[in-house]
Amino acid sequence: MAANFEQRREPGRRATLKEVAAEVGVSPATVSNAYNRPDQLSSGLRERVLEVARRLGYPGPDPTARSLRRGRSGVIGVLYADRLSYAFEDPAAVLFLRGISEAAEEAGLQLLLVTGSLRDESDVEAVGKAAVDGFVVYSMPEDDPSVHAVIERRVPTVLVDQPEGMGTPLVGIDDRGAARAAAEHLVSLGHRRIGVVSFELAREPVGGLVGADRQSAATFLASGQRLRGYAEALDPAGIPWERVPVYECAENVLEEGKAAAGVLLAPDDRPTAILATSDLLAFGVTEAAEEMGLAVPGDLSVVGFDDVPEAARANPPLTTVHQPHMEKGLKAGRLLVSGLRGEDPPRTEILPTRLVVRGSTAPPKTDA
Amino acid sequence: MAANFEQRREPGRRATLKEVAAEVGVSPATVSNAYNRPDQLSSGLRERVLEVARRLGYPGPDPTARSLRRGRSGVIGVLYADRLSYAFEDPAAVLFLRGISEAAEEAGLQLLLVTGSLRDESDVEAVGKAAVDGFVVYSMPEDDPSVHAVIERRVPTVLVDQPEGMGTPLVGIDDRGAARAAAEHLVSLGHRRIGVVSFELAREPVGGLVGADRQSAATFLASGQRLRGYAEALDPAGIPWERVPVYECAENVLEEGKAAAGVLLAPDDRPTAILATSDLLAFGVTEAAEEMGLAVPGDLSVVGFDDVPEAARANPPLTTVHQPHMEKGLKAGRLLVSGLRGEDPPRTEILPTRLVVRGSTAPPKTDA
DNA sequence: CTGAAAGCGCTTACAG
DNA sequence: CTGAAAGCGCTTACAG
Repeated sequence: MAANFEQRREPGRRATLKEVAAEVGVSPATVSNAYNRPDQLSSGLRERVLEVARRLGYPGPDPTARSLRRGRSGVIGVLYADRLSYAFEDPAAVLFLRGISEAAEEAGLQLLLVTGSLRDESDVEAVGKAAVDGFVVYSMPEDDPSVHAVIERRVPTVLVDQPEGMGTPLVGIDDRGAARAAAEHLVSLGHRRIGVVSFELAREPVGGLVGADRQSAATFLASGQRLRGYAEALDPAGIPWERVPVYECAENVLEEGKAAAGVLLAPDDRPTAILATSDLLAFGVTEAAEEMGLAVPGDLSVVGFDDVPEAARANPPLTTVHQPHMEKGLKAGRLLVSGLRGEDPPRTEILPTRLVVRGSTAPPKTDA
Repeated sequence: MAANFEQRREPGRRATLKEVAAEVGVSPATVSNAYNRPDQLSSGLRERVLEVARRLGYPGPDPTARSLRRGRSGVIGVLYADRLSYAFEDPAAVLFLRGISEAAEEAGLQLLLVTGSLRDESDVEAVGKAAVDGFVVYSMPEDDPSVHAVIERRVPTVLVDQPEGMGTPLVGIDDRGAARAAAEHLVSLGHRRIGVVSFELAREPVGGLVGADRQSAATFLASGQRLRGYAEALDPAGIPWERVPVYECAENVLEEGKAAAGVLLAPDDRPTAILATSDLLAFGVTEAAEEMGLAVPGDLSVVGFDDVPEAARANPPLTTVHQPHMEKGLKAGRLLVSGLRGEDPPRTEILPTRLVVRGSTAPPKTDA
């Protein structure tokens, strides 16, 4: 390919604004004006400049140089943990990014995807390398060095699903309350033996059953808070949280949910219900259950979290906590835009959630 | 927000590399080396530099300045028509971008989303403003000024689902052949009255029934080729293409498919089958049919194109043309990366498709 | 309506 | 192991 691109270039390299200016016989300022301030020069001269630019193969002012000079890039960065492709894998993330991209478009900004350092220390660099005017930080562990790096950059930033306290606008939901409602639903159906499947609790996730220590050390706000919410519903119902098995998945993907179910559903006194901190994990649990010959909800009730579009279409339709992913993205994006404009947006926006009861939950078969 | 960010800044602005250098008492080159070439200075000095940087709130070398100086940004741009959020709306696009993002990650590059000028002339600027090292151009109309702008930039570029001939690597499928297979399937089932629902044929889509002129003027490669493929199957079967109603949707969304079905299914001699150029449109057709009291496939057979994940889960499961969206993205991304490295990647990669027959097609009820 | 000058913040040979 | 110098490509007051 190099060969081809070289071929199409003027010997060696592209024309610059200065060269166009020289060819036309005007100053660089005038060429710059031809592109950026058409009213600053006669339309005849402007035509001449543009014509020469065309002839020389000058594609217009270099965006990087322009950004450096102007002090802004017209790009907003979205930082999230995990692989870059996660933005296109988790349906909840897809919706969230759809919202952000709408806000970006409204403001005429471009969108840069940046990944954090969940798995690889070296990824911290990504934040430093991102030429953006501001960041939306999406559901990162609070101790992630990338988050710190963003704050260090001192650019407008909006945190999403993160703890408060960095003096930065925040968009989120009441994870704890929503989780409590999910657990209360199971309790009210009569379930007493309940298992929990969670996505990552912190960087370097464990992948297996985890005890109280690990749980209370959770740095992923969403998982930590959701576990607390579950506990707040189960403890008062006489289901001691210490005896509730909690499986931490290494990643928020269906396969991990299956693996978790494999462990949780193995013992003789298997749970009659499982609380999953995401729909993706819940789908995995359901799949595993069916492969084990357990009917959902007949033998096992499953509750998810997120209400991704697939939840309603699943078989059985998934009982889950609805949260407005797209609106979250839209709000976060607009807050960032407003920050970029130098306005002072609201500190914190907590969006509403609601439990959506569908076909994946029912009273337990035997009240053993 | 401004207020807050200002507060956290050193009075007025961030520290620069030069200021760190001055404070430490070394040259800017040494500070630069502390970040970029740790082996070029004693670890003691490096520590000192980093410590001062921390104290001064210097977040490391400015990415824009670094890009300008180095001549590369570490970012690849993905250009597509439509709104920015389209990347997170069409499941086929989501899969495609997942593939690209994997390739980007492999190479340690970041991903910038850039939209073309399908609906708004002013969007051409987006390409000029994008500080990227190369572009993947995804399914744009061949006459789109943005595509031209990309070529003008003279940076490594990979075209996807576009016509050949710009001297640039290309990734695509055999749209015509795949569409032919879809139409042949309906013919072999015995259908004689067939309608077609297509997404945009060109910029400024029509939104309504379109004749031969508009069809042959299609600048969206995929739609033009797919219509040709349909024609190639129907004509020889004694179903004259001129009499096949073709509805052009204004956008590739479910709602437009419904609107199209509303028109196509209205007449007395309504079609017994509909060919849609995307699954999204096919879903709309199915939905409209059901609302009209027509059973799929009993009263109406529907064939899609894309085989998005939802196609298999739909009710009834959708007969459609499978194409490897994610692989397309991965291939395109890797070709671009290889171009960025100065290698000479293969010119053209045509990926395989196959017709997947599911429950949305059946023989027509009456062979009227 | 046009130009000369300064400078955005950095990196890279090169010389020592 | 460290520094002086040049320059990446542009835009913006400012002066005329």
